[in-house]
Amino acid sequence: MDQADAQERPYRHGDLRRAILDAAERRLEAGGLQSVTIRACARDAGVSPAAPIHHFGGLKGVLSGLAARGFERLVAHLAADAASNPAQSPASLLVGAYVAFALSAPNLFDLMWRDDLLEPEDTALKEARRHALTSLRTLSAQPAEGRTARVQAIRTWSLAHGLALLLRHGRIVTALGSEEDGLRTVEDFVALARNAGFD
Amino acid sequence: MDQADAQERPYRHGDLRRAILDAAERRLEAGGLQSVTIRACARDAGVSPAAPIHHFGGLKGVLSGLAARGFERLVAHLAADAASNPAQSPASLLVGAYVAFALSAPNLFDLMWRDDLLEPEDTALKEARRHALTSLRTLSAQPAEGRTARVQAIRTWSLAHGLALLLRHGRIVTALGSEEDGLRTVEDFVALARNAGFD
DNA sequence: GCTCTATTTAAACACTGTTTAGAATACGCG
DNA sequence: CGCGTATTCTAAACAGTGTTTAAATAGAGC
Repeated sequence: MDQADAQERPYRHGDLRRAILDAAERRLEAGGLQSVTIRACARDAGVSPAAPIHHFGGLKGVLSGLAARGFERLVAHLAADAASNPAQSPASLLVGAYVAFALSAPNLFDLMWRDDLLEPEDTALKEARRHALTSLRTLSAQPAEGRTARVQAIRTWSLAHGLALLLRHGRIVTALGSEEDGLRTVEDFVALARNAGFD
Repeated sequence: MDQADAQERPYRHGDLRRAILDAAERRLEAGGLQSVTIRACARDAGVSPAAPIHHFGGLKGVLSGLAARGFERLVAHLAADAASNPAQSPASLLVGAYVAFALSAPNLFDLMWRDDLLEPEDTALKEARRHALTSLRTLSAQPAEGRTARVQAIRTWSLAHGLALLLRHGRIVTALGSEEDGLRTVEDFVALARNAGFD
């Protein structure tokens, strides 16, 4: 918020890269995607706009760094949630964890799929994305009901992704939710997913 | 692309509202979402930037008009596709038609869910959205396998929405697609969906 | 201590959406 | 027909954005 990091650093910052990334993430959470701009992050860190550009190549570089963080956290969240939350099937486990992650960091989750804002050749982002994909695939790997493992993975991922986005933007609760069946909050839907309600 | 509409209209345009909306849609299809700006659409129509603002209230108003068109077309597409394309179940019918629509107008489909770019109180948009929602619900209405009709509708919509977005952004074909099983192009996935491959 | 390289700044450019004041036109009404 | 009014549109400006350029500064290595 205030530029608390801009104290009396004489000229060099020390670790401007991390400082910019942190400022960007703070802004993303607090003010949404449109509030993370090169100039605002530079102000937060107490440097001129051209300084972050030198480190990241441009706004897309900063956002790609954020998105890479997001994919890394998604992997960690999937593993942790799988270990601690019971679920009735591998598919419902993945759907529940995926949706819970999306709703725990909605702006970051949005950014992760905004290809128009990301650098296609960013190596850290590509690596994190690849890692997340293999994690998703192994979590929904086994074939079921006459479907190949690949089709099953696509089906589960699509279901999780669609449910996450629709819930995150309030489509389902305001359009299809109701007091009946105890489907009032997004948490109710996450619980339903864990309960194999969508398998 | 050139401002063919900017000929010798003396002062009043006649139907600037439609002209701006058409220019915006042409730009959306050709150059993507970021190429439809107030100033560019005004240039295309041969007027000053403040003219479209007078009619639409701002960029969000223009984009909301576009998104409303999108929801209207989605409804029409669902009805037409349901009548002409065979499918094995109501759910697979909806998924196939939904995905086919998203891939036939990808930029418009993206815009329809970009809440940050749309005017929340735009009545035309709200009405078109409501209409599309009831259309979606009636197409996946019947309960199945011990799920209520509402849960079934959420499940089908989520599956369609997620599959559409993942295919539209090239995630599945580049990450999970393979030569085996004939899953090479997006059309293959649409056909698989129609074939109840994801139900 | 001197040089070299990585950082950073300041200023500018070309955009963007939007606001303001005012001009030009069409329309309704006498 | 003529006049006043309301609508439509223009021109100019403001604040903001990402990015580029040239120059200045500071630290690292010899």
